[in-house]
Amino acid sequence: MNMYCEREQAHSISVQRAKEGIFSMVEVEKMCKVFQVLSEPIRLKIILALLHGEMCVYHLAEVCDGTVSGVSHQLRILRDNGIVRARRFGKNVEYSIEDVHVREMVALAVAHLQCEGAHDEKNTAY
Amino acid sequence: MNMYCEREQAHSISVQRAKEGIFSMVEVEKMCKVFQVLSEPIRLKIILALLHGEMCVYHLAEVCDGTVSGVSHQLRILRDNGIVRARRFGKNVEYSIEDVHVREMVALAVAHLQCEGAHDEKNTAY
DNA sequence: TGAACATTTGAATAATTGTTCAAATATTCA
DNA sequence: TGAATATTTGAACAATTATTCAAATGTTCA
Repeated sequence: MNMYCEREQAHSISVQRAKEGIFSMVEVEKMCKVFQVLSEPIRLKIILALLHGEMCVYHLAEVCDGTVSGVSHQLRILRDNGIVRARRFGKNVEYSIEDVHVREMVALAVAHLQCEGAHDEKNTAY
Repeated sequence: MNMYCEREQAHSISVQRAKEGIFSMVEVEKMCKVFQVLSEPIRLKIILALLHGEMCVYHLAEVCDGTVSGVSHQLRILRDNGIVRARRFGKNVEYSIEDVHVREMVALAVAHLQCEGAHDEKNTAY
């Protein structure tokens, strides 16, 4: 019968659907990359700041409470991943949000922050 | 005048709003944590699989093409962050998605995957 | 209770990555 | 052109983290 767990039959439906809807490794990595970019405090701060309008590097460093160099390094990563756009304006470089989905993702994270209550106690209740 | 860049005045609006709407470090880190959890291929695969229904560890390892031990390690992280729920069922432990926002976030990532075109060329056009 | 199955855990290793500092590049203006 | 300003870059260091294997725990059933 090739059974593994007791609920093999119930699971087999989920398993089969999951196998059918499987993404390629390349696709999974692309999705992960977006999350990875948003998973660093400084980078998220940069995006949260840019939600209010475009800014140059110095101001981003000021608002995000970081060094100019550090912020610039992270801006490169954001640029390379198509999250922000860079635009020369005289001596300055103006940054703004390029990706539409990122706005929504960050909005979800903010919502998540608000309605999140007490999942601090370890969820070992099984 | 304390001017930094040429567009100081234009920026000052964004800067001020950004400063007003600033999140505490704790809040930023909480948001980042959610993204960080989703930023690892195996963990994202686990969630993508669980979107189709609950499953036990062995099946998750099978679907996600990983080792049972490795998947279990990642499931702990997902559990500790309130993303998935664990439930004993005989010898097995059934996992399912606990967090509502995660579903939407992953859905956004999938959407992002589809409509994403050619931002592969380095965005150094400034 | 003991054997078999299912899952978790800990420790060790290896790889990835953020931060810092100094130097390089780009732009404007006198 | 040269000085001043703004940003980027590279290299080195430190810290975080996924993976692996072996051992431990929890559960059922004979």
